Order: sequence, then structure tokens, then C-alpha cells
Amino acid sequence: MTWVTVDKVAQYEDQNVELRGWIANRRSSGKIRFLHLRDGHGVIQCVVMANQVSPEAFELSDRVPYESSVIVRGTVKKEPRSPLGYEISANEVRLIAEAADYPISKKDHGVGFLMDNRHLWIRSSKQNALLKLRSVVTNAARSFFDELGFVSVEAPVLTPTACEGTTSLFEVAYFDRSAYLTQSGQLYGEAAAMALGQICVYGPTFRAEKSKTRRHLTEFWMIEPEMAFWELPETIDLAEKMICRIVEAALEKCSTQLKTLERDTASLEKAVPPFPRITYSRAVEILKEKGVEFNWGDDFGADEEAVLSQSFDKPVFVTHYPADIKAFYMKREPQNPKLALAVDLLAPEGYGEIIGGGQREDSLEMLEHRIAEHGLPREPLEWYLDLRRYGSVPHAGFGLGIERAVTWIAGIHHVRETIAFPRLMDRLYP
RNA sequence: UCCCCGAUAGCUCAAUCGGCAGAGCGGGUGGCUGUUAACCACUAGGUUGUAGGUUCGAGUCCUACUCGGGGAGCCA
Repeated sequence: MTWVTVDKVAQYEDQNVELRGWIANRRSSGKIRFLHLRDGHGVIQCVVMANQVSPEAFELSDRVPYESSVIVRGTVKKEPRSPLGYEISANEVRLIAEAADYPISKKDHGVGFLMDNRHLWIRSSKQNALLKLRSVVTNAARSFFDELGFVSVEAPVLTPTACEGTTSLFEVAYFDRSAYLTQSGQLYGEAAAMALGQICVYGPTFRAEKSKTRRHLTEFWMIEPEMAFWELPETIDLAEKMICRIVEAALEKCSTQLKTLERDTASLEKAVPPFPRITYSRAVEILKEKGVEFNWGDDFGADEEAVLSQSFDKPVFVTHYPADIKAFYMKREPQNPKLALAVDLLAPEGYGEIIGGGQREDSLEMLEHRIAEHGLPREPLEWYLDLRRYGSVPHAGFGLGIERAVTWIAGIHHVRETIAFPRLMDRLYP
């Protein structure tokens, strides 16, 4: 007997197969029982007739609780009434483990309840689709860089101090002193780029900010390429190619998932090069044209980002921000030192910033000056200054926020559903 | 940290002016040979988040607290 997964049943039409999974739903009518079997690859209806299975199997099919684990054997039948196109005409149903009363029902639930049951919620079809989409997105991004010859490097999670100083960090006991969970792999990525040329850091990032919004997690994942001898324009080109690659992969490999998520893929299909590129100053003009009150020099808030991203039907790059609102390591525009060689990518449909990056300051003197200006402690950054002492080169990079990118591609409302076990300000369980 | 909203059955919610705490789903029992969140009948299920106050009487009004949701700032 061949064990097959639900996504492959079409290859076994009219053959006898075995399926292993969990009871997603159960209905009945007279002497016929319908079991919906979920195996992680899909859901298929198994039809159990009283005269085609043992009395024990029929009795089991009548009362087996939701989410019990079972093995079903039967024939794959073409069935136009099924959304899948196929169903199983069962001749054997075997219980592996009977489930207790399952807390998640077919009806509506509140977000709080579902988040408390996140370990079970991920079994449902929409959450399942999101996790698969995330997997395709991260794999697409990583193979994109791998194929370009970028070296994959891991940055440490435990760090001695703040990378950027501004945001609050999670402090942990580290033997007889304190350490902090990283808020960006970038500084280490820069060191690695000086060793390996073009590198890519993929890892978790932690922010102890008390942010309660649909765009924030306290633990999230970033892909952060860093390139020695690269400057801002080619870095933007790279980000554009990467986003296109990710979206293509999602459309190609996740069509069923996007359908489950009821995503309008037409807007994703528009994400082809070239993406519009505007300066911060131009963005401010656009805001004013749309009647948004805004002062040059301020950073964009959620409202401004939404207006800007809705002004284009593709992702839009915004460059040349005022240096004052960007991090200390940003290189200044040589023609106008008030501006930073920074780039953000705003996703369309109001999703906002999914990439932040730019060209890094490569002058030792300038960097020392910035560190003092930002009031940062110098001693823990000495190693970072060394990168400018020993053969400094122009270099640039960016960070892609995985959860925000997946939120946009999936067309959902909140980042928390794009990671299996989200960490939020008030949520550490499960 | 700030603003708004909420907490009633396992879950989602209702309860009119302050006057007997209810429905759907889920559970249980029975029925139905093609159901699609199946349907039909019956049934069990409650210290109304916690503490205090007003009142003849509080799920409902007041105060504090706890927890949760939505949003802002900051950011990816």
C-alpha cells in the first residue's frame, strides 16, 4: 500500500492508497460518513460507506473527534463536486490517537483566543498557507543571494551593546555581566563583507520597544545583504531584483496558498521592474499634493507611509532622507551633507516599509564624529571603527523584514500571523 | 509610554429604562445513503474578569485593579 500525501493524489487516480493525517471535519448522512482528512499537504474528503468498511471502522467514522490522528486506506476517485477534484472512497479507517475536545471550532473565534492556541491554530488552512508562503519567500531570498555568490554569514544573537543606540534592547544575564539580544546583524555583516566581499545575514532580530501595532513584533527575522565596493544605486537595483524574485516565487509556488488567503494576485503581478525611485524631498511634495500636512525633516509616520505607498501601484524606493532621522552609520550625500545615502522600500497597498538600508559611512573620521554626535559609547564600537582603519572601502547593504514582506504578499492585516510563534509585547505564550 | 474599546456557558455573542441570564457553534443522545462551516429533534452546560461602592434590587451605574483587542509613537 502506497502512502501518499493529499497534494499528490491526482497521480493515483483509481488506485488504492494510504493517507495519514488528522480529522479536519466530519459530516454524515444516513449510512454514509464524510471525513475530511488533513495531512499538512492539503485536505481531502474521505467517503465512508457502511457496506464498504468494517462495522468498527464505520462506528469510528461516526464519532471520531476532530483532530484525532488516523490512517485511511481507499481508492482515489475523480470527483467534480470536490474543490480538490478528487476524494477517497475509503475501505479502511484506523485510529492512531483519539483527540480530546478540540478548542478551535468551525465558527468564529477572537484573536486573543486563537493566539492563546497558536500551537493549534497553525493547523487551520489559512495559517497553514501563511507558513508555507513564508517558507517559499525566505527560501527564494536566500537562494537569490546564494546564486549571486553571496556568502551566508550568521551574526551573533548575543551582543555586548546596542548597534544603533536608539531602540531599547532585551537585556540578558551573561555570566557575571549583561548581554543584549541583537537588534540588527548589520554591523557584523559589514565586518563579514570586508572579509568575504558580498555576504548575506539571515537571522532573528529583537526589539524591546513597547510597540503595539500590526507591523511590530518583538522578535522578527531579517535578510541583510552587505556588499563591499558597492554604492547606493546598485544596492537599490539588487533590492529590486530580490523583491521581484520573491514575488515570482510566491506566485509560482504558492498559487493554492494565495487562493486560500483570498489574495488578489493582480496587484502582485504588477511588481515587475522598474520600481519607481523617488527622493525624500519628492515624497514630501507628493504628501503635500495629497493634502497631508508635513514638515521637511520629519520622519514618515504610518499615515504618511500609507499615503505614499498608495500613490504607486508597485513598491516604491524612497532615497536621500535627512541624515538627522537616520542611523549614525549612514554615509552622507557628498553634494549635500544634510542628506543620507539611505533607501527604504515601501510596499504598495498601504503596507509601508519592508526594506531599509543604504550606503555606509566609510571614513574613520566621519564615523567617529557621528558616534560622538549620537552620544554613543565609543569603546564597544572600536571593532567597527577598525573596519575603517584597515582598508576601508565604499560599501552598502539593506535589511528585508521577512514578516512585513510576507504580510504584504499574503495581503493580510497583521504581521503576527506570518510567523509560527509570534512574540509580541504582551505575548510570550505558547 | 499615550489614546480608544472590551471582559457574560468550552468558543462567538445577545440580554431594551437598573427588574426571572439567553442563542448559535462545540459536547452528549437519536435521525437521515452525497454532505460541503451539512441538516433535523432532544439534552447537559453559569461565582457575568477581580476588589470595593451606590441601590429594595447590579451583567447593566460609579471607583480601582488585572487581562485582552484596536491604534499611535519608534522601527523592519
